[in-house]
Amino acid sequence: MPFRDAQRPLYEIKANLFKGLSHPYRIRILEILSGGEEVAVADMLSETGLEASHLSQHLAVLRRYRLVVSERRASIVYYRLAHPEVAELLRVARRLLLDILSDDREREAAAASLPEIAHTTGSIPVTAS
Amino acid sequence: MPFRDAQRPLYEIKANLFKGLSHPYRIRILEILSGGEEVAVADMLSETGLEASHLSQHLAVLRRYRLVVSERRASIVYYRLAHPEVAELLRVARRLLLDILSDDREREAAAASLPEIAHTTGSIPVTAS
DNA sequence: ACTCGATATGATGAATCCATCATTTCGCAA
DNA sequence: TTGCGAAATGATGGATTCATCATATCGAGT
Repeated sequence: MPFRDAQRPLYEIKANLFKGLSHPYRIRILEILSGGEEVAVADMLSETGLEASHLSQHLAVLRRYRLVVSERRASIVYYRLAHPEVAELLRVARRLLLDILSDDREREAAAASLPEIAHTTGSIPVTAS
Repeated sequence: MPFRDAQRPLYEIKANLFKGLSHPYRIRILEILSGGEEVAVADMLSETGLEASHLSQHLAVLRRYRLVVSERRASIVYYRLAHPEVAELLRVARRLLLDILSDDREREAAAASLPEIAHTTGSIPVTAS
C-alpha cells in the first residue's frame, strides 16, 4: 500500500502518488476513464493497443494506488475513477504542460533570432550586440 | 529535455511531468516555492535539511523539467516556480490524497467491525454473515 | 468436471531513478 | 592571481520501475 503508514509526511505521500502516475499508459487509462462512468477492460485494450497482461499490470498499479475501482460482472471487469479529483489533476497537469510547451516554443523562437556566431579558428569575433 | 519532440502524445509528456514530481524532496522544494515569490538555495537547505549537493541535484531536475527558474545574484542563487499551475497541481493532488486517505480509514474501520474468524486447524468454519 | 473467453498474477532481465560522495564552477574580495 | 563561500556537476553502486512472456484465476456454459 503506497500510502500506508499515516506517520509519513504528506509531501512523501504526494511524491508516491506521482509515481503511480509516471507511466504513459497509466495516464492514457485514466484519461479514458475520465471520459465517462465506467469502462470494460476489453474496451481499454482496444483503445490503448496494449496486450491484455500489460494492461492488467498497469491496472493493478492504479488499483494499488486507489486511483481506480473495479467491478466484475460475469467475465467482464469494469473500471472507473475512484475520485473525481483524478480527472481534475489531469486537467491541471495538461494546463501546466501547455504553458511549459508554449514557453519552450518562445524560447526557441528567441534563440533562432539571435545573430549567427561566425565559425572561425581561434578567438570568437566581437559581433554587434 | 523531457518534453522535447513535439510529436509525442500528450499523455506521454504528462507521465514524464509526473516523473519529475516523483520524489519527496522535489515536492517539498516546490511546496516551499509555492509559499512566496522566490527563495534562496541556502534557505531551502535549512528548510529541507538536505546536503547542498543533494539539493542541487533535485533542483537540476526541476530546472530540466521547467518547473522552476533560477537567478543568480552574486554568490546567492534564487529559485521560484516557473508557472502558477505548479502550485495548483500540488493543491489538487493534496485534495485527492486526503480523499484517498479518508477512504482508507473508512475501509479499515469497516474491516475492523467484521466478525473474527476462528483460528482452527483444517476447514474454516462457517460464521454468521 | 471440463472448456472457454476474459482478466489477473508471477517472474525476470533491462532500463531508469535514487543516494551519496568527490570535484568543479561561479562571483566576489583582497 | 588566490582564496572563499555558495552552488552545481560528475560518477557510481544500489534500489525501483518497466517490458514482456508464461501461467493462473475467474465466471459461465455444457
